[in-house]
Amino acid sequence: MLKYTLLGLLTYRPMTGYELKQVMDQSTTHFWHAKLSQIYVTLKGLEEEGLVASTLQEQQERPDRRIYQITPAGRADFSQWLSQPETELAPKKETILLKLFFAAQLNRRALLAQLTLQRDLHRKQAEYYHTEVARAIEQATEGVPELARDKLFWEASRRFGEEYEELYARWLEEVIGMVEG
Amino acid sequence: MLKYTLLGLLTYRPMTGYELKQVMDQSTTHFWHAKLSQIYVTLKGLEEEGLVASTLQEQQERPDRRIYQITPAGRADFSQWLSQPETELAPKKETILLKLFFAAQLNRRALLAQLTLQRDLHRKQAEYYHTEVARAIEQATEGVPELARDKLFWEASRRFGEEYEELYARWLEEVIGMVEG
DNA sequence: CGCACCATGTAATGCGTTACATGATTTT
DNA sequence: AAAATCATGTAACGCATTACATGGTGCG
Repeated sequence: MLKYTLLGLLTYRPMTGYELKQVMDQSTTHFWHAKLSQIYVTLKGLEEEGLVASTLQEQQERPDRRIYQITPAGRADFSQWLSQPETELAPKKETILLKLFFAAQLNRRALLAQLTLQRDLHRKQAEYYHTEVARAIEQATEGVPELARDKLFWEASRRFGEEYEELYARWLEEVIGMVEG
Repeated sequence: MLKYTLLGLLTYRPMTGYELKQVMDQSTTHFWHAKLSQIYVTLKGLEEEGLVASTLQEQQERPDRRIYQITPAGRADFSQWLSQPETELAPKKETILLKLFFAAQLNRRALLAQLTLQRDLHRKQAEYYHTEVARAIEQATEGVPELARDKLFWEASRRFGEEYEELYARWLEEVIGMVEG
C-alpha cells in the first residue's frame, strides 16, 4: 500500500523522498504512515518497476535531492488500484483492546491508570483532527480551485478520524465508569 | 503482540497451536489475529525462551498433538506486559481511507460502488458483533462463575467493535450522500 | 554549544503471509 | 466423490522497524 500512497501523491507533483515523508505526515498519517528509510527503499523499487523516474538535482549548500516523477505506467498502475474494489474489511490490531480482553487479571488501580491515559490520548487526538488537520486541509486547498473536489474527500476522511477518536474516548469513559463502580 | 495473545490465552488452560487458533478466531480476531503457521512458529520461539513448555500427546486416530502450557516465567512476562501502560496511540492503516483520500481522481460510479460495498460490509460486521460475538461470550461464560469478571471486559470490547462498525457504516452513508448530491 | 532541519541511503532484524508438504477421518 | 476438519510444520518472500552512517546550515 505504501507503493500506492507514494504513486498517489506523485500524481499531484514530482517530489523527493524527504518531501513525500513530510506530505504524508501532514495528510495520510492517520490512515497510512511510513518511515523515511522505507520510503526510500520503496521508491527505489518503484523505479526498477518503471512506475516512477528520478532525476538527481545537485545542490551546493544542501545535500543533493533525488526528485521522483510518476511515469505513464505508474499512473496506469495507480488508477487501476484506485478503481479496484476492496471486497473485505481491513483486519484490525489494537493492543489496548487485547489488553482489555485480559484485564480481569489486572488490578483495578493499574487498569484505571491505563484506561484514563488512553482516554486522554484519544481526546487529544480528536481535538487534533478538529483543529490542526482541518487547518492543514484549508491551507492546502485555499486559492487552488482545482483541489476543490479533493478537499471534499480530505474533509470526509478528517471527519472520520475525529468521530473515531471521539467514539474511542467515549467508550473508554464508559469502561472506566464500569471498572470504578 | 501475538506472543502475549498466546501467553494470555494459555493462562486459562493448556492448549495446542491448533486450539489456540480456534480460540483466537472466536475471541481476539477483531483486535488481534494470526495465521496458524505463524502461531506454530511463535509457540516454538516461546518455548525456546522458556515461557511455555510443551508435551507431545500421541493419538492413534488423529495426528499427534503438541500441548503447550504456560510456565511461571511465562506468567511473569505476561503480567508484566499487561501492567505496562501503553503511552501511545496505535497507528492505523486503512486502505479504504487511503483510497478516499485520492478519490477525486476516480469516477463517480466506481467510487459509489466501492463505498456502498464497504458500507454493507461494515453493517454486516456490526450485526455480527451484535449477535454472534455476543452469543459466543454468553456461551463461554454461562455456568462458569469464575469468568464473571472476564465477561465484563469481553462484553466491553464487543461493544466497542459494534459501535465502531456502526460509526463506520454511518460515515460511509454520509460520504455516499455527499458523492451523490 | 547543542539541537533541529535538510537529505539519502544500507544492514540487520522482526513479524507476517503465502505456498508447500502430509495424511487420516468425518461431513456434505 | 469432494470438501472440511484435525494437526503440525518448513521455506520463500514481503513489508516494516531500528540502527548505523554522513555531514552541512540555521536557530535559540
